[in-house]
Amino acid sequence: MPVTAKRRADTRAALLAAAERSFRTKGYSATTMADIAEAAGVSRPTAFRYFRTKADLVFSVQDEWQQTVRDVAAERPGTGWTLVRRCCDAVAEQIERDADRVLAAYRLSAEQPSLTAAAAARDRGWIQVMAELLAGDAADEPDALLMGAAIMGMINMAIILWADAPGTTDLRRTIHRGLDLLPAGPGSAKGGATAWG
Amino acid sequence: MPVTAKRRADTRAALLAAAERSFRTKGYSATTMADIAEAAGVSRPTAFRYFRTKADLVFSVQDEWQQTVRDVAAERPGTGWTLVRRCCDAVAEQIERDADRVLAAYRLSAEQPSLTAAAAARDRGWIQVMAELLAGDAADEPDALLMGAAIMGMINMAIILWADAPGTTDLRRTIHRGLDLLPAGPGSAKGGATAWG
DNA sequence: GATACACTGAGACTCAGTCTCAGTAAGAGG
DNA sequence: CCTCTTACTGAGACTGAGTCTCAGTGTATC
Repeated sequence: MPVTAKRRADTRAALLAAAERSFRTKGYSATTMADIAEAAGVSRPTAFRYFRTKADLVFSVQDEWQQTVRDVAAERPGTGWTLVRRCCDAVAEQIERDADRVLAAYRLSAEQPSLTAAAAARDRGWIQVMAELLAGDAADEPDALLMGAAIMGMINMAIILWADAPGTTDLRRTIHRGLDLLPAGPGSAKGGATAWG
Repeated sequence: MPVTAKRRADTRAALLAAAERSFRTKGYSATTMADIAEAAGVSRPTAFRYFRTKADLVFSVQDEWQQTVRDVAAERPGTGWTLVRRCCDAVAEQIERDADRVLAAYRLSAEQPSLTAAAAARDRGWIQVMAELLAGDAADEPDALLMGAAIMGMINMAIILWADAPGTTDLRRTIHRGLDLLPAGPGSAKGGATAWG
């Protein structure tokens, strides 16, 4: 690993650590980017070079989820509900393993409207991912997008429910329940058959 | 109508009109609240008293939708998918009637990430509304919230698709199609029967 | 060892959003 | 018709997010 790349990685990690610490102790809105930058030993503009917005410091966890989905999807190519389920499982597992960070992020976003907004802004990308898992090359068809959006809405709510009742709610089971409420299999779509079985 | 109330309504309308005009001609980010306030003949702080954020000026259309849903829901009490469909119809009709304003709002939010976020921040409220339409008093049950969130995700996507292809896409039909993809009726839920039929 | 390049700090700037304070006009009551 | 309360407003200052420019410094390349 080249020196520059390593230093970049270190700086990024330092910013994340400083942010997490300060958000936890002082709260999100009371923490300024200047605070975080100083604690991480960089200048304020540099902090913005690493994280475009303050909210990105909270939701950087999600970056790893996208990678997980890509890995699972690449592992055994194919499309449809089965693939969606497998990816949901993988991400849910990852979330529960990393529960502390994720919980902190979602607690923050519950009390901070601007963070709710920022979290949702990432969904457009996730919807596309879901539509591709479902329909493959046909991901841009209205049906796939409609269903992808529905799935993402459901998953977000599952995470919220899980974050609201930590310890008592099983995230993976909640997501499965949600997928069951949706027509997560062949033969249950009434308005017209789809090829996602 | 008392004088005060009328003046408030006038000021609100003036702010909306000024904002719409300026967003259209100068663009969203190039328009400052000071511009809007000046054009509407009020001070900047007063503009913020009427609209808590700049984004609220864009999405104020949705306020009327909530009222429509409340009206339809009150008209004939009851719950379940039928009610959801009726409310969706009413709102879709209202949206298509008011197409210009809605299209402008969604075009803006497509090109402005911060607006995407703001739009999504309103969804939390809409999910609650949907869950109540579906399940009535049981709206806080996980099942209702999961499905409410799925419906809202789907509807948002339907609006996006409609806004992307104006004239060629029928919003009401797209939403119906989305509801059909979801188990919009009794007997199609696989993971367990619900009382929303 | 010289050169091109990427990253950085410093500092100024714009604008959203909040707050305080004082002025003013509407509405209630005599 | 006059007073008093109440609600709305303008003025102006303030904080902090996010952007930009510029110059300096350290790495990678030849």
